[in-house]
Amino acid sequence: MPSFTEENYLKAIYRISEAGTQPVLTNALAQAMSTKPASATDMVKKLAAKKFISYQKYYGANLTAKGKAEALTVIRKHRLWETFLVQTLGFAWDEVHEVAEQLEHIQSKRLIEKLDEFLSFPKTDPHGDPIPDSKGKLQQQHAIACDQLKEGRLAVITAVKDSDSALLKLLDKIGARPGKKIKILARETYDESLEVLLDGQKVFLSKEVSKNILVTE
Amino acid sequence: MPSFTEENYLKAIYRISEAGTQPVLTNALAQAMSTKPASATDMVKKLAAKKFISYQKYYGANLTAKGKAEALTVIRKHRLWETFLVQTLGFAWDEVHEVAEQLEHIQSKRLIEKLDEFLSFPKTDPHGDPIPDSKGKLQQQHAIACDQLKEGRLAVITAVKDSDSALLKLLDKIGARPGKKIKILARETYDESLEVLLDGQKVFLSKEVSKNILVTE
DNA sequence: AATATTTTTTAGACTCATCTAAATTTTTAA
DNA sequence: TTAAAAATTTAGATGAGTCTAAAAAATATT
Repeated sequence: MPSFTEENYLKAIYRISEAGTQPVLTNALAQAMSTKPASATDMVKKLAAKKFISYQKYYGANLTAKGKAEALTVIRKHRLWETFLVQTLGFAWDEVHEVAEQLEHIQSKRLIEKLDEFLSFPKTDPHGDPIPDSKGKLQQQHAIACDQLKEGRLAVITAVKDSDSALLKLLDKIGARPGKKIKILARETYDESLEVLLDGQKVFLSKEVSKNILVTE
Repeated sequence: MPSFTEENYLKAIYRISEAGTQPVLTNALAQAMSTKPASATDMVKKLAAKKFISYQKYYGANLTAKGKAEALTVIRKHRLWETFLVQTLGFAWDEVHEVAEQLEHIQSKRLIEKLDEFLSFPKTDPHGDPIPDSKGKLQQQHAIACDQLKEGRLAVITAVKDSDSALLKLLDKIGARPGKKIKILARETYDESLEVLLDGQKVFLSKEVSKNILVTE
């Protein structure tokens, strides 16, 4: 059983890997964990000793099957708890992240299966991110960032990339939630901002914001 | 903010104090925490430095108002989570303790207030123990152990003292849950076991069991 | 290719919670 | 009331996770 801290490192390694950066470098990991490179090196050695990752000095780290399964379990728990907080307890979607960061470390298979059942086996969390099933299978996202969308194409918002609270508040204000339809009306060449139609409303999105909205055509 | 471990010590000190043993002695505390006396001494010094307890060498420890409030917060969280696990997720009452031991340490005022609201502000947990309100006020229990009850008197089960899983399973089997009516039909002088009427059913209770059933007349 | 820069690792130290073993204080009993 | 027993504390060590500062390796630059 990995410790609280080990779980967080595994999650970070998983996320960096998924973003396409493989192997995971020490500095990137340290930054993701808001810690120093020396600490990341220490932890990476420990995770390698426990067979959660393969690791070569000066080269980087990669998750083993065991490590990936562990990371997916934590992500499953995190996303189920976020769903619970929003759907059942009425939290706003920008308030759930910190609490879920704590809840994801609770050790009880039974708890998480019961919670999953209570929530009627949700496929995605409130930000649209897919929830791994009890076997750790993750539904693949074939989504693109909104700023990649061609003008005039109708698409559906599937998820939000960054879970920064300020971004989520902004998206909430303009009504950009998973499931909503979106169409690009115009693209400003100067700052790459977008004018879009969202639920029948004209809205302006900065490049920063549109990069974080994932859509499927 | 006390650490995970400090919270557990405060809870243990609270429980021992409530049981009438004041001041709380190092050995008793060590035993309650399944640790060594030396460790208890270390922690007790730290808790005193943080003003959660008053402590005198070789004499013992007593909770300060601050420490008591902290202990009651943890107990509140523990009992609300137990209620959630049983009422909402369908856990059996002998399965909830370990999970609640973890959940009670989640730090989020908002979470616990929302949970309280979702559960419709329960007064007691599944074992009948009172849940402190958001200000830390605890409804006093004027209950007596079942083995103290006079023959022929009708009483109502209010709570179960020990939350040992085996005891809870047994009580569940015979239907001895908070709220149920109970009457002593006969007391066996040899082993102090009781023959009682529980929900219209004749049941035999050993002394060990009857000591752990709390009733009010 | 040699040097400068960046990245990564090592070495040594710190805190937290724990332990064992030894010392000290309190309590009990002869 | 003095010796024996029990309870408690201190001293010193350990492992987890972190840090700073310095050394080593990899990468970039001229």
